Amino acid sequence: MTPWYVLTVPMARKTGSHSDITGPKVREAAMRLFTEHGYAAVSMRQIAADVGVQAGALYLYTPNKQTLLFTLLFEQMQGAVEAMKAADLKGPPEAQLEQFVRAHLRFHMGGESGSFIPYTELRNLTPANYEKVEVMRRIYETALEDIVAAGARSGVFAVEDSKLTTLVLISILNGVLAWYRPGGRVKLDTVEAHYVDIIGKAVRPARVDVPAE
Amino acid sequence: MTPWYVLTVPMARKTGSHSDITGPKVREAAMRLFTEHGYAAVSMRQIAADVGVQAGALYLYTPNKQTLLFTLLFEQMQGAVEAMKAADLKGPPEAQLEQFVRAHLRFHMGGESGSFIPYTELRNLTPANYEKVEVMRRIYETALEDIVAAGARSGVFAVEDSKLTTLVLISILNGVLAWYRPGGRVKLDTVEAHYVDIIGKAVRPARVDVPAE
DNA sequence: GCTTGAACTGAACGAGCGTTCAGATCAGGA
DNA sequence: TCCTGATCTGAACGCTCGTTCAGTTCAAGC
Repeated sequence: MTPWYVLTVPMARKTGSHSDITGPKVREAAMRLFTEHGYAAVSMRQIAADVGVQAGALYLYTPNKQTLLFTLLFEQMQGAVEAMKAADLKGPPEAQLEQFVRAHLRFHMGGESGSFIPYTELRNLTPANYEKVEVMRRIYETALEDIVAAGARSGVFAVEDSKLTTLVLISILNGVLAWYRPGGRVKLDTVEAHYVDIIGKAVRPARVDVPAE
Repeated sequence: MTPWYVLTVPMARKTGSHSDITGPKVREAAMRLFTEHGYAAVSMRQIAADVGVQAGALYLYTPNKQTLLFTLLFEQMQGAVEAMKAADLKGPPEAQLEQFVRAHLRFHMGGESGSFIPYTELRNLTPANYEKVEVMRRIYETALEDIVAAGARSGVFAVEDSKLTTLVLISILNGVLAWYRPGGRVKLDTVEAHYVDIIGKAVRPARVDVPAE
């Protein structure tokens, strides 16, 4: 029997807690915190606190912190590729580019979660993990490059270097998370329209000014 | 004995004096490492090792790690504002925009150091330090916004929301460091030409297709 | 040659890190 | 009702972190 003067503060498991609930919670918390503060600046204890659990419990859902980041990044990249394939790009390059832009923005900005981990965090992956994510990224960016190259060939795009232009387009598309906040002043539809407009114009030949008479 | 009225400016050690060597070295190492790996992922010991001293010696040149980041970011932002003012923007909005784009890219990508700390690292500043850097950033971005707004007013730019467009332009400009590497395949001049072209087209009205006869 | 002081070392500090694990808890099957 | 196993706690582990500081080094100035 524990004497009255010993403070026994028991408690281990919360009633009603299940892995089906905590698992996703861990992933969401990690995603949000990594996005906001960066991988290196976020501790496992912070993630745990956000979930409402002790740090040790996280290891029921991930073997370690690195794998947590890897899984999130890989699945995100995989999701982007799938979203792009599901968009079923067709028609002339101009139309395909518009579809790609819309699919990209909707996938990356559309979820209720509203956040996705910037590609800057790729630098925090081990080389082996980086390589796996890179494979997915290559597939994704090659799809865009093919559209750009096709447009350049047919002449509807004024593009000298398809590879360079693709890099710039990707950086423009991803740059959206430098300023866009879901629920903010600007609606997603507006963003989409803006980027379709800007990227379309950027890639097409310049306007020919009609000389004044 | 030196008379009281003579200002004795203590001379820096000449041979063997390292403070005027180590000082800049610390800043360069910190800048490079923060840029490459991010503030949180870089330890003072790593910076020291890069410089070639022990960690304790760094504190002769900075009161702490936070101040090191703050100083670098603040001076960088200050430099951008000065570079923009030195560019002496004039002429019609189109010309001013081109000058701004060129000045921005040359300042941020041009140095031999070749690196600059991405604005993402602003999140690692204390609120007080963040506010100081933010003041500079506001000056810089307002200058761009004024150009965009002037162009929109005069009708040379097809821009609905000057504030939104400015944000997008800034993100496009900064996006360059997602892929550009000094000394890489693409030369700075090419990048400059590309961005002047893309941003110019993005902001001007769309091309009016001449119907085929 | 001696003194001075700037530049730096090397060892230490408490705090926090990622990770492990024995033990506590409790829903649900037997 | 009891047992089992999934779920989680709480306390540790060795390590690295930012930072401090007494002591060492040595060129410069007298």
